[in-house]
Amino acid sequence: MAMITRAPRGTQDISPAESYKWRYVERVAAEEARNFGFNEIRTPTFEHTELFVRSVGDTTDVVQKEMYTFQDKGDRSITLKPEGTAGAVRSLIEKGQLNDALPVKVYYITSCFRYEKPQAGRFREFHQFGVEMFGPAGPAADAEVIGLAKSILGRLGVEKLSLEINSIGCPECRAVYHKALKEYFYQYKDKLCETCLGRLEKNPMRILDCKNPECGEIAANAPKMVDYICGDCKEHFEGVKAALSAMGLSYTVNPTIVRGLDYYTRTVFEFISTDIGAQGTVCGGGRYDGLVKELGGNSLPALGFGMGLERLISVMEKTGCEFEPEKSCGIYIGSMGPAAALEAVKLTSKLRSEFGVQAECDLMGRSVKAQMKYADKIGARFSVMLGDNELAEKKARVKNMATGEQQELLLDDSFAGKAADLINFADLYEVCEK
RNA sequence: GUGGGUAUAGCUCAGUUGGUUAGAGCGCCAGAUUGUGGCUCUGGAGGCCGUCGGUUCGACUCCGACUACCCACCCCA
Repeated sequence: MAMITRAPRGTQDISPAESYKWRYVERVAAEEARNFGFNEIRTPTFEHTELFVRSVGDTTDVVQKEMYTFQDKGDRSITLKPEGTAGAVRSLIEKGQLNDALPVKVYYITSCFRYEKPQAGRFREFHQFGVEMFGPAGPAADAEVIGLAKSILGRLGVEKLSLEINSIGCPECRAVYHKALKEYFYQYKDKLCETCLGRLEKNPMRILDCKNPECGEIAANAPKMVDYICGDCKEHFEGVKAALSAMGLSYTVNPTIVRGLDYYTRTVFEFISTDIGAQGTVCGGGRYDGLVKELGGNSLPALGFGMGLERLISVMEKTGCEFEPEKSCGIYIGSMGPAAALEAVKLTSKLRSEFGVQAECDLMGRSVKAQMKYADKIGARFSVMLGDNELAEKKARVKNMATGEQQELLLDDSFAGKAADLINFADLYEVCEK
């Protein structure tokens, strides 16, 4: 197929038939975030490249090989956002909004871009729902943020995800731990696999998670973070666990949970699914107490998470979660002949603008039969057919498509209002039936 | 970046050991007498058989390269 009719590698179209699922998920997530006191923030799709280098980290895979970076016509280095946190933090610092009453709480829904090789659950453009909270240093906030994620998942009917948490300590104790890990693994560098040799310098904690059996054996006796974590970090982590338990959230401590973005400190967590392939992390986040200062703001503790919407929807589809359907067409106003067609246009317009009813009329010049088929296909709940007879007698029969019942209405100025009443009544009836 | 699999209609897929005008189901369009949907029946539109090259009298079918998609590693949401 020609290039121009093919979406770029790693991108996806959300078809008209599927988009309601996205609206539903986005609506629920946003509503729940607002229940927790978060407000929406919208930031640019692209930022100065330096922002991501500084926040995500210049040695991370995301920055080193996955960013969509280009020079703009003003010779600025620009990057399409690979994640949502940096832009939000930048904006809040820039506008001085972190001087407001704490905690500052924001959420966003945004596209993210990473130049990766696509596979199940991994795209070059993907969508994240995310939240960020600024101010609280204590563990109750960690539990609150995790609780929000859980709450959103719960409302969507996603129950099977496992919550895995870990503490990667503060920069001080993590440095000590990294050193110990490196020293340990260095003894076995002849036996480690090639990828782990690379990880040895860059991110030794990743070796703990290697799927190669030999590396796994070596990793089994490696130093543990819990033995190196400093007193404050340990106390914080215990506090998080206690708060989660108090909230009734079950979790498992997984020492191999390591966020790949440099800004994380202390608590990190993931909600993981086993239903959607190898890329099972539906939601990932944690604390990033040093980031605000790193980006030029005052020292301010913060935390948040990102939820991958493609993965979330995929889990929902695979596990049979329901997506709330949206109302279909209220009434289809069919017609035959030019005079009736004009009347249909007039009524359709009136129903929409004065009564807020979803109404459609014929635009294809179809036969009566074909118009009825179309009305059925689009799920119209009522239909009415206008012709010379109706115009002459000033009467028209409105048909309930589900029951086949017809009701005759005067075809005068009162028609639109009466038709709207019928539709609204039918809606009410449906709600009561449920 | 490294592997493995796949590529035929809008969708899901058939296509005999290479042999004439490439098929089915679903979907779409139009009909089944006068102005009414769902069921049924009939007809129709729609394919450079992913692209390029090779073998052959002849290629959707065999071979090669490329591309795309899928899956996994890596990494992450």
